[in-house]
Amino acid sequence: MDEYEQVPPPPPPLLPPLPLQPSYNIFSPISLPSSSSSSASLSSSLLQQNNSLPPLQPPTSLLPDIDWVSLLAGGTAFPNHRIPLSSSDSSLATGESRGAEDDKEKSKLRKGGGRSKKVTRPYRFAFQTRSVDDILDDGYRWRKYGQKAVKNSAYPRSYYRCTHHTCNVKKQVQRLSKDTSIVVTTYEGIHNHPCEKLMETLTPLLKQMQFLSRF
DNA sequence: CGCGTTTGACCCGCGC
DNA sequence: GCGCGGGTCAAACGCG
Repeated sequence: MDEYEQVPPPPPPLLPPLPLQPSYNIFSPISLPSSSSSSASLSSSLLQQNNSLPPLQPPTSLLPDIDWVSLLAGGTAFPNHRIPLSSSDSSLATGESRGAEDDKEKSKLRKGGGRSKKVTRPYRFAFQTRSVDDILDDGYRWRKYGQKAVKNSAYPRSYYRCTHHTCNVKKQVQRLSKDTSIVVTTYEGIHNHPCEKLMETLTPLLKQMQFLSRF
């Protein structure tokens, strides 16, 4: 198989950071260009979009249009912000389009990174936050696997992967050089497991609600 | 000791 | 074909 087939739509985009910590503010999700041919163009387009943003307002809104029911059910939190990626996106494969077998195959074939085949990324989802911290607590556990200097930026881009064994979700975190208070986070792939931290947070509340609802 | 981070090397796609 | 930039690997290291 030389290429992955076009991923049929539905799997929802990634869950955005949940408001577990009030130390950051979330802006509107960024629509990623579906026709971008490389992640480099993605990055530059992100920056361009940031450049065209209106002056940052004192952030008042948090998560836009969150479907919490779907979110808790493992679905999307942003039903209106699905961003399918085209098959012309030639860089790494993530999410459901790449499995453990492919990882093994790739590790056999080569040492180090890079992409071996044309693949389709099911979804990529980016948004900006204003935060002093680069790492947002979105309820999932991430392991950093790389960091690269970004051209025309004083700040490096960090690469993270979900630590869940069967989950191939990745995210990139980069601080804007033009406005160092803004962090751009790009998620790739779809979590195939529940958000442990979210469940930890909500379980006591749900139990309490159930208890109170009996009266 | 397990888990996460750091960091240099490697690989790939793309533009020229 | 070559160089560049981006993405990934994996050994070494740090920390609790």
